[in-house]
Amino acid sequence: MKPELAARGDGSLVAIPYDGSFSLLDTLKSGQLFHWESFRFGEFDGYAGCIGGAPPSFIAQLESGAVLTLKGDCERVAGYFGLDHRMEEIHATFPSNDPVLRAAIAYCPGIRIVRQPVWECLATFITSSLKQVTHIRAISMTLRQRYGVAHQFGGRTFYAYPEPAVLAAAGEEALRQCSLGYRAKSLHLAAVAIGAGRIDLNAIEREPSLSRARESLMQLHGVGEKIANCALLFSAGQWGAFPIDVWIERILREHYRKRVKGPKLQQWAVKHFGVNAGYAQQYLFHFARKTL
DNA sequence: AGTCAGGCAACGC
DNA sequence: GCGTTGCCTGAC
Repeated sequence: MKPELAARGDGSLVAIPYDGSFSLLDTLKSGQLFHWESFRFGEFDGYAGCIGGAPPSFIAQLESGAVLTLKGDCERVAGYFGLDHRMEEIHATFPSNDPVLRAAIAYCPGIRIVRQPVWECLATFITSSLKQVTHIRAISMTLRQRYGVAHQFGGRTFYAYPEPAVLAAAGEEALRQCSLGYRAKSLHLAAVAIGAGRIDLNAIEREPSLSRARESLMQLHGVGEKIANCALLFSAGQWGAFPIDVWIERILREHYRKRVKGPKLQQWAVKHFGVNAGYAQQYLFHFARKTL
């Protein structure tokens, strides 16, 4: 038993059961998560990172497909990576006569919609505006290292995403020093509003109505349709949310002959792809990035 | 050197 | 309602 793992059970790994197809690598690369780091645990190569304020979690996937995690983390990790999703039921809600979506699923069948803590998801996507993945990752890591709670794990240090009150106290200028540019203002204002309880993320997470939840988030400066939809899809279980970025717009234009934009395009997508449109979006997004 | 990237808000019509 | 423009920053 490794001493640093003593806080969580006996430090041994267990397999998380799941249905259908799951690819840890595709899910980590899918643009939903930006802070997981390669990590070797005993004989297993996997990834480690913080989920909310909890001590770092470890996850690995064997060639057999089996997913391993620390015994005490099983439930948290399974929920986070969507391993409890019933994929057959989700796929059954997709349009049956859509060859593009079919091809996208065949291309990366193992992608899951993750379920992150709402604040770190929202905050990360606020900082993602007009940025590339590598830079989003760099910003996330800087914010974590400067303002997040540090945890020792396996001889390394991992950082939780900083709480709203901490970023609010840091101030806009300090956030700007994390390469945030004009996004510093948005992140700071969001941290202030949420820290002060003016925006209640717990209530938004529980809100059953997608449009009401989205309206609430869009009150925040710097949060438009796209970022609100990302936050709700990747952290609140709102699988009907359909974020439209340049890649999705591209694939809808080139493969579905849709030339409209904005809310019209979104309405069409939700009608076409159904109640789990956001899940379809994730397959299409990955497909578009690789093939367009 | 200039352009562009996984958006948004503010402004003009 | 629509379309246009500025915005921080780093990568190419």
